[in-house]
Amino acid sequence: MSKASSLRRKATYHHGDLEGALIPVVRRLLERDGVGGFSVAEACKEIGVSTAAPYKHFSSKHEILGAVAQSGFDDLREQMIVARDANPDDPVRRIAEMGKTYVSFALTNPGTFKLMFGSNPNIKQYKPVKEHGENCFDVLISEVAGYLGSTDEADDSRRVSVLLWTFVHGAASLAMDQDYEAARVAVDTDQMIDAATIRLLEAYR
Amino acid sequence: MSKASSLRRKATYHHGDLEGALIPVVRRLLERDGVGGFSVAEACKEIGVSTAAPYKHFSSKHEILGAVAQSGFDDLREQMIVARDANPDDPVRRIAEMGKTYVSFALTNPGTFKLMFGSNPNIKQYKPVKEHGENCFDVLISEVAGYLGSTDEADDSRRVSVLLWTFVHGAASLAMDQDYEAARVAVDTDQMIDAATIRLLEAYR
DNA sequence: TGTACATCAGTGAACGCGCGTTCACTGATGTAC
DNA sequence: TGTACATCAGTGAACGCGCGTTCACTGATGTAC
Repeated sequence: MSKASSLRRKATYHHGDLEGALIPVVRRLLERDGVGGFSVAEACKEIGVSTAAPYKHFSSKHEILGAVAQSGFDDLREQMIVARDANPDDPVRRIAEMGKTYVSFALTNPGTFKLMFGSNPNIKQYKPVKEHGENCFDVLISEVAGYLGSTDEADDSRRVSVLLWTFVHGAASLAMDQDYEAARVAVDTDQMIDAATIRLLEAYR
Repeated sequence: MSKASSLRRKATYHHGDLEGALIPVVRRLLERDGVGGFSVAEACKEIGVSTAAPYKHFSSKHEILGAVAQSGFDDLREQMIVARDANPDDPVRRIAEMGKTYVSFALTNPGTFKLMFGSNPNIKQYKPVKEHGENCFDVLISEVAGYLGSTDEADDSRRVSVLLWTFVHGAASLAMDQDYEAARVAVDTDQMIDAATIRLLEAYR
């Protein structure tokens, strides 16, 4: 039986692909209730499965969230690559667009984003999660190294990448949590990222 | 009876200053367990008071956390002012030192910091909390306005302040949650803040 | 100075609730023969 | 092709737990007279 039809089929004893179904449902609940408000029981109710069922696939709630964070990093990386490739000519622009995409991902998936980058629960203790996070960062490094004319492994590439990441991560966090209200000005993060990218790229030149 | 002696006195029916004692205890628990892991009951046990006692002073857990966030903003503001005043001569340095203090506050009080700037629970719905947050930002604006030779209310001052805030907030968040590990370079946030401050201050000149 | 009383800040027991996880179980599936 | 059986992915009831909040209450305090 195909995966699609097994998902469509209801009223069967076996779910068919609970592991695969769980991740998007958890993502949705994370967006609705936040990491703190998420419960395994709620996810099970949504899927229509007993609360014990997930433990056939994951050893703990913690591990479920690890898998979800991993899927988040995959999505983020994919979106960054799409943004990068949409701007073939201007290298600064390519980097800036990746930053805007990062912020846009955070605003669209704040619950998942906080899980991915927060430390409660500490999901990075799982090696695969850590690796998927590093893969995201590597997309940025490559681009910066290309711009600087150095290699991915050069410390300069890494340091400039860290500067840029720091800025866009700050923008994502502050925008996500409505903290910019304290500034009492209109904040245009896209425009800020353009301005900051140009200036920070010079830092270790 | 003086406040100090009433705090020292044990085995009394009335605590004496539960409201005042609660905030630092909650701060400490927030650092130990994070916002999500904090419970009113735990704070009461620490203080040696029944779990119902705080409800004589606050209407809900939410409101307790509001008061705690407020005290966090007060501390942060004070520390920023100290950092600023320690560097009377160089205006760029003054601004950079405030940024370093911001990061240092976050690393020393990550639980409180996340409460202050996070949106779960949404503490900014309380006007006084919001105001104390704005007061923090105003310390930065004043300094930036001075540097730019404009007024506190000028949009340029606010926009440049927002750029700087964005950077240091990103540094605070990523350092706090060990996210910089993904970069696989040594990250020196103080040095980064020096570099970024110089360059971002130029942005709207 | 002494007493009556209102007010206040506590108590401790209880409430209803939802949680993560375990358990013995069972129905469905795929495979060996 | 049909049957026996091992394996797997579910069930549903239960566990112990800690939570925020309410309640009727009571001891301590300060004040009016």
